Amino acid sequence: MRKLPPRFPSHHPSFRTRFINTAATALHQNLRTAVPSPPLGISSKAAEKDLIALIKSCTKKSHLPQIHTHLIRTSFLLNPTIFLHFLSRISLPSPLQNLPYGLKIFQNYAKPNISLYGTMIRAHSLAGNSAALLGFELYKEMLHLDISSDGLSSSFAIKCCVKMESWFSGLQVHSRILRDGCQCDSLLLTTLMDFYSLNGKCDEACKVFDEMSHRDTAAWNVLISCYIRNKRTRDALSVFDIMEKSKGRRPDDVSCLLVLEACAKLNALEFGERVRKYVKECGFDGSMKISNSLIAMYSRCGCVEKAYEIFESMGNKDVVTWSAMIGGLASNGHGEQAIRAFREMQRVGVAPDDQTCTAVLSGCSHSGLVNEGRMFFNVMRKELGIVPNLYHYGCMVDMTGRAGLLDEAYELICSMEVKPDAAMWRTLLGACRNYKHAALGEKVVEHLIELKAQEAGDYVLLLNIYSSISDWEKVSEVRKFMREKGIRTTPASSTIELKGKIHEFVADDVSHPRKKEIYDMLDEINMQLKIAGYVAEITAELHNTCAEEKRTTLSYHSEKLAIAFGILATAPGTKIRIAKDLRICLDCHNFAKTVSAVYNRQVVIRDRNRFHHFRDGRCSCNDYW
DNA sequence: ATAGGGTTAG
Repeated sequence: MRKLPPRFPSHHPSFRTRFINTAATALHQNLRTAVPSPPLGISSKAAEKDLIALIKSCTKKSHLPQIHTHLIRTSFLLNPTIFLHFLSRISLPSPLQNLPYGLKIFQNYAKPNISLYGTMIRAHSLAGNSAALLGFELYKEMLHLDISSDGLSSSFAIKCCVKMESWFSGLQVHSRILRDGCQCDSLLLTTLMDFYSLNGKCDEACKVFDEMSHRDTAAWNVLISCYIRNKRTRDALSVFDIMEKSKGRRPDDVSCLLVLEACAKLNALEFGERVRKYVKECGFDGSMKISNSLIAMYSRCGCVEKAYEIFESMGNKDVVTWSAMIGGLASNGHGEQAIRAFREMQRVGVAPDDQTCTAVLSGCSHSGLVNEGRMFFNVMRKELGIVPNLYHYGCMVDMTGRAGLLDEAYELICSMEVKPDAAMWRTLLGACRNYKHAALGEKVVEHLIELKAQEAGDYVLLLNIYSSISDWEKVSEVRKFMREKGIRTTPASSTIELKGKIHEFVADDVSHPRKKEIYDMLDEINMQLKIAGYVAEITAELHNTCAEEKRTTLSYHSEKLAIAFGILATAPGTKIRIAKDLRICLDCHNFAKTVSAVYNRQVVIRDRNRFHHFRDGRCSCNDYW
């Protein structure tokens, strides 16, 4: 008996495939013919599936109206699932996105449900600031229609509030969440934590975290990122500690990324190495993001060699990898090597971006390569087509300012097409101090006042200028002004890591448990340094007081306390690594130089983002700043 | 099996 060819029932997959193929071909050929109807006899569930596949396979904007017509003709547009898919396709970010179109058909839809609202709110939260405003309106409209919010729609609404930068709207959403009873949704609460964190409300974010009944890894990660963002970096490390020790929630790759950033900020090399070990144990070490942040961590802890090891071991290197490496070389004082690395990057065909350029320019400024920097600045604009931003200009101002070309720096700021910010003026003010240029310094402070951005530190720099040229009248004038306005200086702080623990000092600090020993050690060091011929650099201090008094005030700068503690706790021949949030002063620079010789320690001080490597009485950079 | 989803490198 002859075998009959098999007959496919109409719901058989091959029918569906054929339908989708015909439809897709019709679309691809951009024919005026309408999309064919699904074959008769296909169950509606199967037809639904086909249509979803069709919508998903569509890649051309011009095909959307055809699908739309088809959906109307076959009445499938009334099917909520189909409608949602179609709406998502045209509203959410993709090459097909057409948000106004999406909004229009959404508004024409008879009975939008919570999912449809959620999708629209999400689409608006992703589309930009003015769209976010509309998204929040949709959320309110939804509540007005007595559709009570669910976890997802509320979290999208919070995203809108973040984009809108509307703190008050976010609070409204939070109170609504409490009313509608979504307090158990950990995703929603994580979004809420991030909202508080982004608004600088660390305590509120922690409160949400504490009250969560179920905390998953993402929630813990947001807590870490919250601590980092809100200057509680050391607490971020503690969170990692807790996570690592707990049996349930182990840190994932994102936790590691965040904590490595914290280590970089804190100069916490030992902790960073611990994270590296953990990363390896978990098998995250193949991740490009992880390797990139390890490069940054090592660089920011002053260990370019180790950063380079990681860099070398990587099979694939992207822009971020190269920029991190170039930036690391730059901040550690290897300007020429940074430029060489940049050329190598171009040679192997990785396209540089704006942050790569920032790294190269900062290398030029840190290593005093003024001509190279100027040349590169032009190349960047003309050949790479990168429009200079505030950071690029900042490097140029810093570079010319360090070289003493103060007027050129001032001219540059005035000629920028972007509005200078306070940091830019502050860079120039620092240069004015270094070159004792009082007239320009005054001008710069006026610009800062105009921006309403003047800080205590700015007046201190101005004071430094006046005292360096012995204009004591002006010094007391500024001091009086500061006293009357109640402008108080925030003390600088220095951190030092010992056995994986971070110790923090501020000037005249008495809070450390070993303060007696530290101050004794400082006295001893001062004695030793006197014998070695060290004389305190007194012009750096501002008071017009007798020389003896000046010397005592200078003695307890935070970095000196940290150095004293470092010598106390380490053996000769070791490396002491200190990070400081403000610029190191000339006196402390000399102090570190002499200490490195007398006490046989390598001292590495990072002030803001630049390194000073002290060894055998010398510093890697010729001038102190 | 049930749409839309939180944290993330220079």
